[in-house]
Amino acid sequence: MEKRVRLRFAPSPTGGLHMGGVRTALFSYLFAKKHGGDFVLRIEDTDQTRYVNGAEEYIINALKWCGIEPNEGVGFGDGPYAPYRQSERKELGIYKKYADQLIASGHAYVAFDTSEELDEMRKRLEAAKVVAPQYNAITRQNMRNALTLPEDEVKKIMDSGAPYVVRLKVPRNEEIRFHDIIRGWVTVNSSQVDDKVLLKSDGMPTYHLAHIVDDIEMKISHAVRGEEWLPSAPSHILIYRYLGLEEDMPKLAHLPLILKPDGNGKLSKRDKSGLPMFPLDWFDERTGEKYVGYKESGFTPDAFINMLALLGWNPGDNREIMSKEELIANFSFERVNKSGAKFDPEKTKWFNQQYLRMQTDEQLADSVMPLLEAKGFKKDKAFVTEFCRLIKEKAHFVTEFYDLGSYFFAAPTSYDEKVMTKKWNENSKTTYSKLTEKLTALDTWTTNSLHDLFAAVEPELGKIDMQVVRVLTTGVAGGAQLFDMLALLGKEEVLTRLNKALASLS
RNA sequence: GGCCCGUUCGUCUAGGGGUUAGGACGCGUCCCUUUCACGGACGAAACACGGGUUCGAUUCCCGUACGGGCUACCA
Repeated sequence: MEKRVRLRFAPSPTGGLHMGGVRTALFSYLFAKKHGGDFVLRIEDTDQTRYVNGAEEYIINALKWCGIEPNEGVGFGDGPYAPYRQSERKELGIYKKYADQLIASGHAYVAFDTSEELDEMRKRLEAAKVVAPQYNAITRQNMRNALTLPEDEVKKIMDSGAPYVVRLKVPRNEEIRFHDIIRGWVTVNSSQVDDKVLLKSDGMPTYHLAHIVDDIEMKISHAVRGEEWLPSAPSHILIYRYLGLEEDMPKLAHLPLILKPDGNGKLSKRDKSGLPMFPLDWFDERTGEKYVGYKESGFTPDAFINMLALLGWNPGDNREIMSKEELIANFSFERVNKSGAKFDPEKTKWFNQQYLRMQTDEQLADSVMPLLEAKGFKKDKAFVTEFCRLIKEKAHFVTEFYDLGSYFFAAPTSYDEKVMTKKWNENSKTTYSKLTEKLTALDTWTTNSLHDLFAAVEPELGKIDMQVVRVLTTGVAGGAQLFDMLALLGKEEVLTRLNKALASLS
């Protein structure tokens, strides 16, 4: 019988959740939902030295904003496999049980080497021109562990309460072959695999042991993670095997990395592209560093998710704008790429623009009004709605609306020099003064009436340059549809601005 | 250095033994427009290289180059 589909997202609370992590969560979520399965949030807080306050809460909030909600786990209601924090699970002795089992079956052993001794060993090996110094089948013979020390001495050290770690006993020369849903078969020789620490001297399990134990106990069907984990997968295969759980192990999927837009390398916490790397604003209280979020930059979660989904995956046809439901319906690991994808800031903006345009003017007004109020402009909903209608075609983000149309809220104090130099001449003042008179006499002030008036007035006044009218009333060379803009501004405001402009120009 | 993974327009990608190698972002030109945009049309732009296999390789295999990841009592 096929196992129930259960995927987990298992971040460690060492900082804000990076967009690469969000994508891993997203792919897991999409797959789980597509197959009617579960999506679990597990917190892997086994490294107490790197624990960051607020990180866990951030992760939960970020997932919520993105709409990638687990139905089980920390912050989302405990399911049948609680607790979901590894530090709490450790207290229950869950990991030690498995480590003991491995020791008992001869596949793991305790080691007493101090970090100084380990350093020495690496230095010694480097000096001897060993290319990859590691604790393995050969080097462990010269270290202080249960394999080299006499049994009674091992017992003595253990009884004395001295610190020890538990290491995986990796065979010296054995082919380890495993299957990855995305990459196919991968083969590594065990001589390349080191004797990984399973249980640290503080009693905490390492990631390698903890995630395996939890994936098994939580009945996880598919383990999805970034490509950076591929090199340690052989160790994991061995652990499953020695635990007698190879049949029950989740299917593996190693996602391609998200790369920097320019140059090379993994996308980092900060990028000079100008776009955020985090879903929400993140403040790292340790370093005092602030990172802006997609949310605060004016992105909609749907656009963010859509963009992320297309980074390394595609539905197999030309669709790009897809709702969460469509993503779920179409997702499969078979269509995930093998190669890393460079993050494209321009395309990311385009995605948000597409979602911006799908919103009604009223919806946009609801988002824009608070932003305007923050700038000190309070206008009624009808005004802001019309404002949004006029501005939205030029914007990528709601956060840009004010800057793109600030002239709707304040009269210009200067006039675009390029346009004026080119188009303003000795006759202009007369022409536009007369135009102002005609406008003053206009009773009905609407887009259409303004349009008609401009047309009607030209035989008498000569050519009216629309861009000059624009600059006179807004100060800038580009902007919203002219007659719509004048109509929204209102007769009184437009005349005031025109008279002010004419007074200051010769 | 070693090991592992990868390589189609600048970028994200489709495709797959015989195609005018398709789409999207960005870029350019034109059309629409009494302004600003949207929009529409068109265009420039790619199979890393070398060997095989084959009637035929961008596609399959092997090398090379290049890129990336890993190489902790971190995840």
